[in-house]
Amino acid sequence: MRRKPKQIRAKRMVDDIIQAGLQCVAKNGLEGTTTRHIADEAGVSVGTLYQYFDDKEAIYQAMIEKARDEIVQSLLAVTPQIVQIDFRSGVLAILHEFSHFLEKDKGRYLKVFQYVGHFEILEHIRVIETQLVQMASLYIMRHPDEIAPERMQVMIYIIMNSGISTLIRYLSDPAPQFSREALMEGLADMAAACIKGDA
Amino acid sequence: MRRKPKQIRAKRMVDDIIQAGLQCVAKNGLEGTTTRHIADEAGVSVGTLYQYFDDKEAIYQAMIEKARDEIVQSLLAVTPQIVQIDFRSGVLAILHEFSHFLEKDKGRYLKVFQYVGHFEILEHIRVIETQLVQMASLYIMRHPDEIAPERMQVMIYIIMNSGISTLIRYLSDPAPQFSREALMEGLADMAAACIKGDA
Amino acid sequence: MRRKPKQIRAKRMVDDIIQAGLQCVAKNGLEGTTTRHIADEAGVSVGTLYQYFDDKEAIYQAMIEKARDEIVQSLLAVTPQIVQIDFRSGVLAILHEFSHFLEKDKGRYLKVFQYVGHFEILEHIRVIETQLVQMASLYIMRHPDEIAPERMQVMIYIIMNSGISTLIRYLSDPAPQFSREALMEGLADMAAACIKGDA
Amino acid sequence: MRRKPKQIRAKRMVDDIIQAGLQCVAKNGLEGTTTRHIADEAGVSVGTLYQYFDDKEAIYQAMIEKARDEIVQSLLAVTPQIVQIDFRSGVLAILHEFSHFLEKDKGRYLKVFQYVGHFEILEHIRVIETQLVQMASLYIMRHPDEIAPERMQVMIYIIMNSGISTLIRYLSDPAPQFSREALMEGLADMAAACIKGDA
DNA sequence: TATGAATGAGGATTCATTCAT
DNA sequence: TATGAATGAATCCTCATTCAT
Repeated sequence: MRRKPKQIRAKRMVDDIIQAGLQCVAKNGLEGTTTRHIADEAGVSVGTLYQYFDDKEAIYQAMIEKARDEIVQSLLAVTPQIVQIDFRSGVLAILHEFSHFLEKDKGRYLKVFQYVGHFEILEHIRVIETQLVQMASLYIMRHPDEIAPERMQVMIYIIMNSGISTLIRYLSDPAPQFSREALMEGLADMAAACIKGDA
Repeated sequence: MRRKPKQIRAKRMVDDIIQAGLQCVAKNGLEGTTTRHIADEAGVSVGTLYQYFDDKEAIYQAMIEKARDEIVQSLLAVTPQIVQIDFRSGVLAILHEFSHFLEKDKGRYLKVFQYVGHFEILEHIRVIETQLVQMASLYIMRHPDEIAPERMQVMIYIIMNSGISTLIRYLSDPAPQFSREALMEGLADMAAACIKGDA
Repeated sequence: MRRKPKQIRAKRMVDDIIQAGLQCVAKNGLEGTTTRHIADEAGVSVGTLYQYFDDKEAIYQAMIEKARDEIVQSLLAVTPQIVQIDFRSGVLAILHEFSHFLEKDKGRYLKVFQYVGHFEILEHIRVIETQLVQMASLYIMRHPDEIAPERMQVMIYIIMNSGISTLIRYLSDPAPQFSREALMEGLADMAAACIKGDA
Repeated sequence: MRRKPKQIRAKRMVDDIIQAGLQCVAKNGLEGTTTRHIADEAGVSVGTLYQYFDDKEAIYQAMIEKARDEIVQSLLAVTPQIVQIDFRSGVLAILHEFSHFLEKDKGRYLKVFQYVGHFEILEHIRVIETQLVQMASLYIMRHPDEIAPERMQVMIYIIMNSGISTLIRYLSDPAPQFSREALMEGLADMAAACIKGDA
């Protein structure tokens, strides 16, 4: 209880820097983001950045780890409800959750997800994937008749990637042609149709 | 008739530079690509780059325009067959075509598609989208009973984005969990299920 | 009598810092030495450094003053013997003393002497010079016939600088071509020959 | 003969940068020398520095190699005379040559030699040493009676290091106590006495 | 008195772009 | 038209120094 204050301050500092980084990337893109920008945004000096992170890349790493963890958290939050309801409703719930995550803090996270190439997001997504597969498994155990096990892996992969990518693409679109609700319903339909899968 | 040779040479030059740019990005990523690299790869001097392009960004623009045009071309090539066959087979044909495009020249184009954030690929994708919608329209006109028109727009959007993203994600994966054929079949199933759409 | 303890502690602190500084320079060179390093090595915080020294340069100053004082001390220790024996033996004794000084504490002082350029060592050497001249004077007064007074100043200068530099150069050499003893004997011969000096 | 101009310009550029580097170190010391300074002094931009040198350290390397080569050149120039005359006169000639080298261009080279620690001058001095030993050998072969071969190596080592160091030390001294001529004569005496060496 | 987090000026280096040849 | 040397703004990062605790 003695030296907690420092640790708390440090943790807050780290978080402030991460938030500033997300903010900068959201505002100026990845190329437009400099250490100076991040420092200014975080309200600290450049030097301070380097007291908490080895280099700029480390800040970026922390940023996507933060994003990944938050997604996992918010997905965990909806798990209980999901296993109770039908698959389509479950997917819809997840999509809402994910959509909410991408748009919070003025779309701070959305932009990061567009830099799939730089951030090696794919590796991090695998964590989310695992999480989703577990959720799906829970559901499928309760409804064993709805999908053949051998197709499950591929279809989960498709549903997940499709859901994530399409949502990101839609939210990044400055002038979408239809409502978000329509898209989500469509995606849920897609998912449901996939596991019915009599094709 | 006099200055044709020059124009042809110029066109070849422009194309060489674009190819060199794609090559560099594929090899070193976007951040690892400098004008020097591109010039070397193209076998010309940096100065020459600026004789044909306003700046580096213009080369990048040309790169994705090139990519986009090639996709459209290859899609056009399969159109005739597609309208003859059933929807699922059509989608499968398109997926094969697209997959082939992404992997040709040692995955030269694949990497570019991973930098969705930098290149504003979305705008360019709209061109492909239009193309796909036209193809779909042709098909649907022949099978008017299979999908409600009002859902068509959304479902096409979903199928297209899902197909593209999932394929790119799969091809970028160094250690995928299942065969490419399985994925493509799955995506075709998904597409087919989507337009059956009794969900 | 009250504040003696503090003064003693302070003196010890100052000395610890100086030793840490010498250690760091010996280990990482001058450029590789930061205030942080010195503080760590001394087991204190950077702040403490500045409680005892105005700035980094002041620590360096103290370091060579310390070195200088230690040399002078060790030379004083051999003075009594020197004036008793012949010049060559005296020089040899001094060389041994100096060599011992340069190598103690794992060559801590040796490295410092290699940075003649940065530390303005020459000014500090003058103190040693004076000391040596006094020692020489004592000797010469006892053996007035061995050297012409007018040449003495120059020859002492030469002997001293030559002895110091050559010794440092030799000790810094990772793969010397002959034994240290041979060098010292040679230097002693050189000194002896110098003051015989019938050239 | 076609593309010589460029190579000549490049060679001149490299040399200009080296000279600028020497100038800067002479003026501001090693720590006071920045790439900006060197570029300004050379009348070019920082970028140009990096077109000819990998990094700052490479410029420093080139500087001492340049210095070393020039010394060797100037020593070669006096070799013929030296072997004709007596040893003491030979040493004196070398000292004059070396002294002239150190002072030319306003002592540009002198300062560099003071940073023995940073520049690993010792390795480079070995080249000069070899040169001197060869000169000495030539002399000794003509006067085989003057020194015992087994002592020669050590004495040459001593004479050379002593000569160089003492000269540098003297020239660096802002207020020397005696004339340069006196020092040189003294050093020559020292050398001569050394090889007589009946000690 | 001791701490070490915070500062920010300053340094090395890169690279898109220009322009004289 | 092609070249590639030269430019210098801009970037990342370091580290001596300060100061609130």
